[in-house]
Amino acid sequence: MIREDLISALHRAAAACGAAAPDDLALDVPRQREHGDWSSNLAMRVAKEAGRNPRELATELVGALEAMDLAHVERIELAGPGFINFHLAPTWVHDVVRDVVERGAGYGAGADLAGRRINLEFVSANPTGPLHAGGGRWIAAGDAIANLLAIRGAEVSREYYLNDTGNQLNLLKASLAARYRGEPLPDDGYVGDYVVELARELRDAHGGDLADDDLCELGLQRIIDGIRSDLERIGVQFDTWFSERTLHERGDVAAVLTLLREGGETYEHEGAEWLRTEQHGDTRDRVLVRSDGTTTYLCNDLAYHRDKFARGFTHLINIWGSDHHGQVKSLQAGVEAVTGQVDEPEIILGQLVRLVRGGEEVRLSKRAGNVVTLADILDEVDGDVARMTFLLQSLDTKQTFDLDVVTSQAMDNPVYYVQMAHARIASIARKATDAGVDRRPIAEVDLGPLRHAREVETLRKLAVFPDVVADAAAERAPHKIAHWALEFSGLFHGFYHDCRVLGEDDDVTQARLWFNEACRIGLANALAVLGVSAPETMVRLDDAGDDADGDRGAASPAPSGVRE
RNA sequence: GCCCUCGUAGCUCAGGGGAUAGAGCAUCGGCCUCCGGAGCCGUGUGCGCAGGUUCGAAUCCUGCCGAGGGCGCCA
Repeated sequence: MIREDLISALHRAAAACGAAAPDDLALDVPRQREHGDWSSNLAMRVAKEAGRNPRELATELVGALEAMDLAHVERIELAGPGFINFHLAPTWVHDVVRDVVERGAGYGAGADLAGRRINLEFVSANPTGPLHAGGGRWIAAGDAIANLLAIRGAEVSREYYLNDTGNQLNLLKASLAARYRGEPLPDDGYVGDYVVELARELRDAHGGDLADDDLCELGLQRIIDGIRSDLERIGVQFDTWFSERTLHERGDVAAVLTLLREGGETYEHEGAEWLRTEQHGDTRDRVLVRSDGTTTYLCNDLAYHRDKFARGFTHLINIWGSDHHGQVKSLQAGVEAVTGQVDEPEIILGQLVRLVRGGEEVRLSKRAGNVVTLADILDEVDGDVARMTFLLQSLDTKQTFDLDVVTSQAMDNPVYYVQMAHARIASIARKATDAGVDRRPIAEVDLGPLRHAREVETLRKLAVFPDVVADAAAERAPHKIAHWALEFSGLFHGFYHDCRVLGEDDDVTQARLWFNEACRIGLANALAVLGVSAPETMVRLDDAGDDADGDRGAASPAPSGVRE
């Protein structure tokens, strides 16, 4: 591919000029088209340490590059303070088509994470109630990040940690028992309607004589089933559901305590047992065993993370809401004390979702009826819409999830813009087949006719997809894929508007059929990373009302507006 | 008080050392004998403020202002 060729050429040119090019040599697509197809700041990067004037060095580099007679390169210019700009013949994008088609579903894949066994823990909401709407962000992001890591070669395991013991669960038990027996809720009890409903369901199914423990177990199971159901609806499959109880039952918690005590990492103070986390970078020491003898969340979590390493993972990643950022140092310090592993687990912090309905923020009030669950959202929009909405924004930005916009105006949702592009691509291929126009083997097809500005621009964007994937994976930033998909779809819609595939001269049709196929691959791969379906057809807006259950096939996302 | 994250167009957000800062929505105005108009094209006095580092800062550093979050033997 052209990018690798140019980078390689730059390295050779640098060597020829007596300068060493850095490993992370920048080769970018300039914002201004006049600045060429690709641009490098190599001269400016190395001028200082080489003791050279940037423009002078760049002149020399350009000379060396010109002497290489590089494929597709029409002109190399020195510009501005020392940029080296490559102007390519439009033919370079033809190689992009061939490359994409050849790689197929593997286009965008890489091996930079090969050999890594990564455990990605996300969601992990306490099983004391249904998943909150805001939790959808962690679900969508976690699944997409897992896909990103996998596509770059890592072996990724998605894990859900069930905190099925401890204070929160006791509180659930007390709350459930109170509702079940019609007694007043305990202080700080769970006031949500779901507890009332749960109590009623359990009474209906098992009568009114359940003991508190049984009540709690049955309720817990129902809540977990509900969480699983929500995750299924949004299309996320976890590899492992890890129960905190097993840590206690197997003696893992006791074992980690013994380990730490033997290592001299703990001490007694005011009746509690503390871990010297400050020695490992925390702001202060933390309690492992309370004065009542119970272990803290941190203590249990250390046993948990020790277990993850014991299962053979080489790297651990947790996705947390930013409201937990205060625990990052403590956990990492503790894990270092337990395992010796530094900077583990990696914590991806995401800003919380701000829910807005009717122009007003839906506060996470403890008052019943004010909690918006993920299931509520999925009742109104399909999983693709929810996912795309969550994924469009950087995890660093607190997200405003406007329920009115996402639900009642679902037609404007960017996900349909992207899916429509994919459906159009599929439609063109279908029409070609119906018309008896067969796509000849790409090796026999001259892609020369692909020189329309729409085609070239679309292929330029397609060409950077692997770079975007690599960057998104390294940054744990799935929104970059969402934005690429959006931009790419826009370019394809532009092509579709201005260019026709069928009904043109045969050589044009053949070239464009392959262009179309390359676009399909790129878009499908991007959607696969996002976990959003790539439909062959869309349900027509004007058909949706009276024929929502038509024969369009399961792949067709039903516009949410169909439902009242 | 200390710590973390974030302040970019009317709104929601990209861009996070490179050359003239972008998109969607909204506004206003164009485009349908056409592979599906859920489309295309045009329309923009914006990087919170002040210093600093650099050949170059929206981007990195410091301070201030503003928003959110965190500072438990809760999770």
